[in-house]
Amino acid sequence: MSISSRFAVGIHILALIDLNKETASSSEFIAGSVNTNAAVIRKIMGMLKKAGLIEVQPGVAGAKLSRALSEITLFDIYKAVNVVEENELFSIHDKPHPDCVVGKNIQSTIEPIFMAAQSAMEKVFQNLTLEDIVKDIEAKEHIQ
Amino acid sequence: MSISSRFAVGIHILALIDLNKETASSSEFIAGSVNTNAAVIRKIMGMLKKAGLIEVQPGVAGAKLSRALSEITLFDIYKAVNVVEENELFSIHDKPHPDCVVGKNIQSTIEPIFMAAQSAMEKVFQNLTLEDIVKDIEAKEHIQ
DNA sequence: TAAACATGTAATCAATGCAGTTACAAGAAC
DNA sequence: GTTCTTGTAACTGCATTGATTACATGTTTA
Repeated sequence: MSISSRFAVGIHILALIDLNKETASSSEFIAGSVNTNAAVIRKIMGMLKKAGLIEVQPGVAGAKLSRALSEITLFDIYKAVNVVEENELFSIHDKPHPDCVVGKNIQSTIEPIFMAAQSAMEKVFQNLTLEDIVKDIEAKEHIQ
Repeated sequence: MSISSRFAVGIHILALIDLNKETASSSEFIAGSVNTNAAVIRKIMGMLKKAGLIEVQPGVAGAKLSRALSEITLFDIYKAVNVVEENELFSIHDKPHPDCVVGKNIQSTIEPIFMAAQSAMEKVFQNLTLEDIVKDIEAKEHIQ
């Protein structure tokens, strides 16, 4: 099991749009940087657009961020690309036997724990923004 | 995407073995409580055995916990049933274009963040033991 | 206005993982 | 030695992922 790379690609796309501000970032251009097919990029950009993170127009090349770098959290991107459903990171077997002490109670015992674990993971993304990503990339670039 | 229910079932199995101490918990019996096939239970129990959490003997019904309830963390179970590989909860697209500022640096920028998110999630399980689970189930039982 | 280029989206495909099921070898106990 | 158990392997249907092709629709520009 692994969470879809749509999340990583989404971050890549947004960082690239910002760092390539001077020219239009077409889906073809972005696909070259990500190393995948342009249709894959367009699909993910459609999700980012739907979430209000970027502005794109049919027929016109490129996209621009809807908000400042510091106003786009990694959690925003995570939700946009729909890689994990709300409180469904962990699956729980259903219909355990109701006449068994464990079967009767296991779901309500485990659910809040799984929710807490998922929340702890998501909080990491809430505390980071695209600005952190872009600055890190720029810092690495200046060293070389 | 969802993490395999093997984890939830693993917790169920271990709690049941403890709460059903007086009689032998055969794979058939456990399967009834979990509501699945006995072969599925045996497969998961094989993983728990391999991880040193339970003792089972081929041919003899039932299993017993290898350690005290308080000495078995949910993280131990999580690792035992192998639902998420080490530092691979999130997948990252590979071979981004090396001639691009973003492509060149995105992996090393994102990787530590994904690792931190996974660690935050796993820490929740490190801080909980089977004892917490069993006590919660018992508490619910006493209310009813 | 027509050709060239862009996005949006649907359909298809191979690969993978999950969970259920059946089957059976090997061990244990009565 | 019959019966019950665990341990495994093989196969199934199903869902998701990511790549790919194709094409309708919109925009630009020559």
